[in-house]
Amino acid sequence: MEQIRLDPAEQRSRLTIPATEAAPWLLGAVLRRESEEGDVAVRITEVEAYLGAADPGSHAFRGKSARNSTMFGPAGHLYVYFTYGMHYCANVVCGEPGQATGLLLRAGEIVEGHAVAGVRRKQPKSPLDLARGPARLTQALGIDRSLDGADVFTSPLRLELPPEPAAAEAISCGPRVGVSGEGGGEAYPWRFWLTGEPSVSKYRPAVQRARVRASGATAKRA
DNA sequence: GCTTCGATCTTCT
DNA sequence: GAAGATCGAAGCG
Repeated sequence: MEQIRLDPAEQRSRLTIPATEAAPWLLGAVLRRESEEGDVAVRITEVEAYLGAADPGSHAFRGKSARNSTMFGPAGHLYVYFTYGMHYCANVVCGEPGQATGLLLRAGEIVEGHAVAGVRRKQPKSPLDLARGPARLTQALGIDRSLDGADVFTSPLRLELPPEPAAAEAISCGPRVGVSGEGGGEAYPWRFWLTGEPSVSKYRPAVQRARVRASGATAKRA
């Protein structure tokens, strides 16, 4: 299969721009994870932009910390964080070092390694569910904190950007998912996806879950 | 179908 | 001590 490939340095330069502008490059790009179990490759169909210190929804909003330090580094590295006690999510760092902008990988379509991804994901009902959702995508690729800071253009990761960014008419945008408070919802339509892709995650508005916890305090565990 | 809720633990206040 | 860039199962209509 013949295709034009940009060298890593050139690909990295494509990402050294604000995340919202880098999004068309990442949509349709293929991220490959090499491992002994077998390679898994995902065609990215949905991303979300996080714009660093100026973005209330970003982990970088409150400044640099041990967790998010990768975000403050150069473009083309993977920022992996652990959340909700059981899930990993991955961002591709964009922009200049120190800006802490990045693109959260929200969903993709498995293009290679369905079997390996299926085992990691415990055989979901539909193949579309293999990488639909940020935590599912990282699970299908076998990404965890050990890959935080990894260069996406160097083994065991191989990111292949398309020769051209996705056309504007092929991209839809909307409010970010799961981000509550002033940084979420309609104020920041920084979620981008390829129009009509079935692998795009379903939109669920950010929900406030203060309920019992707020009043009961210690009623958490019976 | 759609909505609600529990699981589980790191990170930050 | 509380919240969180989530997921999947259970409950309900």
